[in-house]
Amino acid sequence: MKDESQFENQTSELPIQTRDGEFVAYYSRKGLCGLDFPDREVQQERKGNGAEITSEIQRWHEVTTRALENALAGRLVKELPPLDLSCGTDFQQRVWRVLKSIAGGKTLSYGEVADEIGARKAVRAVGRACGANPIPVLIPCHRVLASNQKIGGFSGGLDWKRKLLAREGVLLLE
DNA sequence: TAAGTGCGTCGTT
DNA sequence: AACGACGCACTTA
Repeated sequence: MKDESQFENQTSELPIQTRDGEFVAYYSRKGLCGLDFPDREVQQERKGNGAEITSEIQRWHEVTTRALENALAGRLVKELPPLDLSCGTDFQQRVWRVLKSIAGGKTLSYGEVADEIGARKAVRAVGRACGANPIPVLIPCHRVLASNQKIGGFSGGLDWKRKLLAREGVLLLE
């Protein structure tokens, strides 16, 4: 599944104040590797372990902060920091790559995502992979709906999913 | 139509 | 071996 060296496993965490509360970003040596919603229990394994906050990470964090502000406002995200998705399996990373390609205001169904990665029938597995997305909002798993524009699920809570989609102008059925 | 049931399918635990 | 952030076919009312 994963095979990270101790070195790569080091992560630092930095807060991001937004109008929706304080998010927390996690960085590995390779890039942004996690993002938590406000008021969320910090997962043990992803929690920053006191790694040094390098100037490189500070630069990434500025990019992340801008990206998050834009995303939360439903605006176009122009730039993302490097992402470290090495915590995911091959399958999950393929799914997340598709999610990144969904433009703001657009949506795909779980089935369409499965199609994109050439695993048409792995629909439910795609749902699981979405739920395992370590960087919600910036990797827009909220833009994946069930068929017929129904909302589907969201690990961060359906309220967030509805809010994010509404700000992008996506109409839901329900 | 709308709402409910059953089941295939497959990555993950 | 069991469980989903699904999707479809197929009842019912």
